[in-house]
Amino acid sequence: MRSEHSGVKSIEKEKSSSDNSGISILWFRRDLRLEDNAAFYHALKSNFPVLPLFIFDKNILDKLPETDARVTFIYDTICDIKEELQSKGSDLLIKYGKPEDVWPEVLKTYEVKEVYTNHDYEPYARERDDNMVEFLTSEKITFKTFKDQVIFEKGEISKADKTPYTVFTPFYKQWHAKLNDFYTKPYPTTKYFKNLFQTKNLSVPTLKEMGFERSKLEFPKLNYKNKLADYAKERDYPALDSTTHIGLHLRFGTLSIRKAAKDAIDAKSTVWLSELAWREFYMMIIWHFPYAATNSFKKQYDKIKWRNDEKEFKSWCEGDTGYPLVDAGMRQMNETGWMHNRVRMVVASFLSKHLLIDWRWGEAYFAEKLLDYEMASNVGGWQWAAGSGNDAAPYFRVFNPELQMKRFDPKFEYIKKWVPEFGTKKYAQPLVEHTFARERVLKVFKEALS
DNA sequence: GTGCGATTGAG
DNA sequence: TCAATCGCA
Repeated sequence: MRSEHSGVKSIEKEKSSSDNSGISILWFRRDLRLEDNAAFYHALKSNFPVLPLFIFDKNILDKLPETDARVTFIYDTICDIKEELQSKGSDLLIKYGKPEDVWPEVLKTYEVKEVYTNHDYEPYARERDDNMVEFLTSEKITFKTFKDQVIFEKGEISKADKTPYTVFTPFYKQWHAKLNDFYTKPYPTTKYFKNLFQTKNLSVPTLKEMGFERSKLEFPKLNYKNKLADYAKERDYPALDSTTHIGLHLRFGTLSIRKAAKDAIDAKSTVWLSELAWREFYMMIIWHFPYAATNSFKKQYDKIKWRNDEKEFKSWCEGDTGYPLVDAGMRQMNETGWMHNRVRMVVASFLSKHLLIDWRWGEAYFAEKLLDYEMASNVGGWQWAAGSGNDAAPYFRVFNPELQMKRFDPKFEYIKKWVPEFGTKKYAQPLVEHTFARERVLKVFKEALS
């Protein structure tokens, strides 16, 4: 009893001996940049010096294989940020653990008055942040959150009756009409760096200590501007390297969406701009309809009787289906962590319709393999392909993988790059015959939807 | 109510 | 041409 009492006292003493005036914490999550960062800007303008924090979240990391390349990307990005902060006399506080365990620890060490962070619209993130509000409020700490990863969020674009759009085109019309210079203006964070908390020598856990290996995969560089002029004309041809590869950078915030949107407008690349809007459309959808992360957006599609043949799924994963465009795409993703978007549609359609395998299986495989994996867009894209999503292709429109190949890779350049045995006797026989598969899926879907 | 138009098609 | 649906204003 006595020792317990003195223990409490010593913690209080430690607390009051630290900085009396208190600090603000900027909590980085999927906004890993110092420039043009909404929450960081507001934190720097607060009444307290700002200490930035990043948590390697065990709730997320524990589910990933030790070879996960994205952890390497995050790690290197975090170290760059730390170095830059150190050059300003400050530092980055890096923690490894579950946020619910890390935060009480942080509060013991620092006199935290306010916490700043940016909105995150995924189901897990919302639950995490709801718990944070409760915990920080009980500690009399202010939790301030901001829109940062999209131009328009939540209910900002909505129908006249305030309900959310569920179809892209009318959503985009309003999104585009509302977009002006104000919304693409960067947050001038660098002007306020003098308000950073002065500290040094904060430790960094190693990748190994967190159970990860350094990945050898190459991460796409941010040099998309020269692609914008021809994007609309060339984006559908996977043999051309004409897409911008910004997915990874938007996912982790190493590229600001305001900058991307401004560059799209300046380059008059409305097609590319509308792709940015698709990303926001799906983030808006996941916010209003979180069930769609794991269930059909259109509920009657939950009745579909998937075949879910594990052997066929394995063939699809390995790029061994006997359909060249499908196999090329899967092998490209397996080897590089990236797949061309046109091909993503083809492989998704093939899995859900030709093989009648639950789109969630495919979505989970993408989640494991794609460096640029982003839940809202992927779930949206997969449900689009399966026909269960917003604005989806009618179920009776079944992509013909052979025709898609002839149309978008007529010289077999992309195919030959990823499937070198294409055209030889070694190449696999088609896993399923197209016409047969088409009739089968039409029948199964019709039964479920009638 | 009522008209309009609909990402990325195929047989 | 399918084949007639559905979100939206």
